[in-house]
Order: sequence, then C-alpha cells, then structure tokens
Amino acid sequence: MKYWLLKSEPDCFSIDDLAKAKRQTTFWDGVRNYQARNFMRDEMKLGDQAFFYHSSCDEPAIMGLCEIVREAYPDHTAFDPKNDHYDPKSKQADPTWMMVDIRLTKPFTKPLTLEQLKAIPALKEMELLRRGSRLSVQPVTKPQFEAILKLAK
DNA sequence: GCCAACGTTGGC
DNA sequence: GCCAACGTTGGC
Repeated sequence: MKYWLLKSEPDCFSIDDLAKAKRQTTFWDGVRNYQARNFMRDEMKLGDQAFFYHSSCDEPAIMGLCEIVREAYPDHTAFDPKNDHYDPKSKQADPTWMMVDIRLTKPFTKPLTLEQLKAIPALKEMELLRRGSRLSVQPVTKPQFEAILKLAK
C-alpha cells in the first residue's frame, strides 16, 4: 500500500465539501501536471491512503485522511470547453488527463497546520515542505505517514 | 499583493 | 535541443 498527499484550495473544494458529498466520495479532477498525473495513473492503487491538504488559504493544513476508492480513469472535465480545466489537447480517444476517486475516511478534528508540520523532525524530507514544492499529488513515505497520523486527531 | 520556484511554450 | 519569456502555484 502507498501513501499520498492531495492538495486542494478550500475556496475551490474543501474537506467540508467532501464530507457533504454523497458517500463522502468525489472524483479528483483538474490535475493538469504530468508528474502528478503519472503518480495517479501509474502508482495509485485501490486502498491507498491519502492526506487531504488545504493550500493557498489562511491556514494551510492537513485536514484529514482519505482512501483511494477507484483507480485512474479519464478526467472528463478536460473535454468540456466550459470547464475551467478544459484542455483542447486531450482527446476522448486518447485522454491526456486522469483522475481517481477518493473517499473521506477520517476528517481531523485538529488539523495539522503547515507550521506544525515544519516542526516535526520526522518530516524533514517531506515533499510538501521542500522549498518551492508545487506538486499537487505527491507521495508520502510510510514513516512520514505514521508520524502525521500519530499527531493528527 | 509580492515574489520565488517551477512548468510550459515557442522562436531559433 | 536550447533557453528566454511567460504563466501558475502557493506561502507569506
């Protein structure tokens, strides 16, 4: 099993939105970065665990834990000219962009803020904390995953 | 709102 | 294939 971190801007889609969704499940659309797509397409498997992270907001933080409930399939929002994430280069017959489905399994009552994460020695090498890191879908190592889960409530 | 870091685009 | 220009991300 692998571990992941997924970024979302809460103004766009927050963990509360996910909590309110049917079966606490959503498709993770809008990823338009090749490295992030490759992680989703090639490495994300059913049952993998993923942290839900709020970015570009007052208090960036890991908000909860999710599970991958469907493996990669074409991101249909790329085909829709009216969608913000429309990409004319992605064709139905040969989709460029993929998405997965995730289900919220454990919203944290006390999210771990970015500030707190930075203070945890076990997370020194974490991708999220790397200077200039922008990857919206990123792998988390098992020790990192466990360190975070131990502190999150 | 600023700006550093990074990815993408396009001319050559 | 190089690289400058540009756009985006995301913390502050």
